[in-house]
Amino acid sequence: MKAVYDKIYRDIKRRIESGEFAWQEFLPSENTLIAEYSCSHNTVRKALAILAREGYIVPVHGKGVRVIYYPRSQDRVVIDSLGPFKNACAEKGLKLVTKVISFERVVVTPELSEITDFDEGEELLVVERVRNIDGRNVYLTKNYLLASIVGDMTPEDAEDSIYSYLERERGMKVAVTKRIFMSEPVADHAREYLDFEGFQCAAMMVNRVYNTEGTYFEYSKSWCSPRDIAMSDIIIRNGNLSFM
Amino acid sequence: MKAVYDKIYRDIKRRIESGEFAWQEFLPSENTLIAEYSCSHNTVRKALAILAREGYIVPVHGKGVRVIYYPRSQDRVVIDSLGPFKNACAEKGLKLVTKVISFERVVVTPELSEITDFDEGEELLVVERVRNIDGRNVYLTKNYLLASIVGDMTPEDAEDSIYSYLERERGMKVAVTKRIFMSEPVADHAREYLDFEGFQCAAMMVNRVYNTEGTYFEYSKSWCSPRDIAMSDIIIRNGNLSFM
DNA sequence: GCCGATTTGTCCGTATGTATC
DNA sequence: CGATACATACGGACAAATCGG
Repeated sequence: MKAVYDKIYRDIKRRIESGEFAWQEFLPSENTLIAEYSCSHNTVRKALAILAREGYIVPVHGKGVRVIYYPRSQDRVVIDSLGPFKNACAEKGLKLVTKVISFERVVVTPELSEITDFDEGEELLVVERVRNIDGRNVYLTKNYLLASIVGDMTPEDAEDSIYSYLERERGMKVAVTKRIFMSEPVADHAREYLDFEGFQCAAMMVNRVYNTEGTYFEYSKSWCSPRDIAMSDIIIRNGNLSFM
Repeated sequence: MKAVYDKIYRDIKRRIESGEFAWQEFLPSENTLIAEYSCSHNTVRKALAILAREGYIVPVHGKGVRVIYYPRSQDRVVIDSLGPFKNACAEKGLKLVTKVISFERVVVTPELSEITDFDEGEELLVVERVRNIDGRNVYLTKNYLLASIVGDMTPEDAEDSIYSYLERERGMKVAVTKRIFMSEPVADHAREYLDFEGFQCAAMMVNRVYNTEGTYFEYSKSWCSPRDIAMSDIIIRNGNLSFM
């Protein structure tokens, strides 16, 4: 993006991550930032709003803006709010291999509609994949995608990355993902494909995904083997949205 | 709050939840809302920004603002981004009993500092509690709180609610919580207090909490028995922050 | 394919309110 | 009490995407 606020946002983010503005310290005041970046009050605040939303800063009325970014390295692959699974693995230097185990078109039945929220009669593409990290099968996903959105995607496309196919070939981007995460006894079907080492339970995640048109286009269900994968997020209390 | 944008935000939220603006439909245009609420462009947009952040709407450039709120009832207690655990149970009509099983002050050792990020030598209050829902122990939590923040909190205060004590007696509010959620083999310590019914794994959650001063004041670790508890969140892609 | 109307997106300048020190 | 710093709100201008004629 070439927006002014976006440049400022990324620059301040860089300065925080570099340690120039350290954990629990205060940022320069808004007026200082306005002078530094030669822009208006509102534009600085818009940049700060994004940083606040990402858990980098907390504004303190009458005092200043405090840094709460803390550099941390995880021992698991963390599925966070930012990049795709592929990147999370790459960052940790792990070798990721994705294998498609089923790939078929179905029409939504009343039962399937109940689960996925898609309308009865709509055509879906259902893709099941196993993720192998450094030789172990740790992540099983089943995606239900609107056929009208995915077009003529092939299993090879899915093996690489569904989202990058959709963005590259269909000009579609993800806007919002609603996730639910829980621990659950593992179904036999999942056990068949994953390396569970005797565990009974896995983390299960349900995603409902909307694109930038606001169209609900994907329901997915994933199982993660214990110990390997985590999910992170950041909660901002309602009272703390003042920047926006 | 008595802010104009906050009233508008709550009113539109109510109208969405009531079904007046339904899932996948478009809101009235910004200009219409400006007329309806007799306020400025920016004030309407600020209200919409909050709704976007909460996963209620997606703005579509040149077209309108689409509703993605979907009413849903869960079969588990869902720990979401909004209220405390207590409320989540109350909403489902479940009887919640909290029992304090340990309550002691400790000084941060190098090892504890490594885990919690608190400075060595700082004094903490460590509280362990078990949550019983409808007769079953399903949720075990261990909170590490800055002693300087909690003051002279008693086990009775903790049995009710730590956060409402902190707000009521110490005038402190939570601003940001950073969570990590994973599935893990259950430690014997946790098994001792929870009703696991033979399961080996539980969902484990780590929270790091900052107050409205931006002060890091709490590290906590929780174990949830499978089947009973889930965690939800909403991811907004960076490209979709235009409202802010 | 172009034009104009509609709708969202970006940015500015200013004024005022409120909390902190 | 005054200076500083964040918070709210307004009004205006222009850019960019969409849609219908």
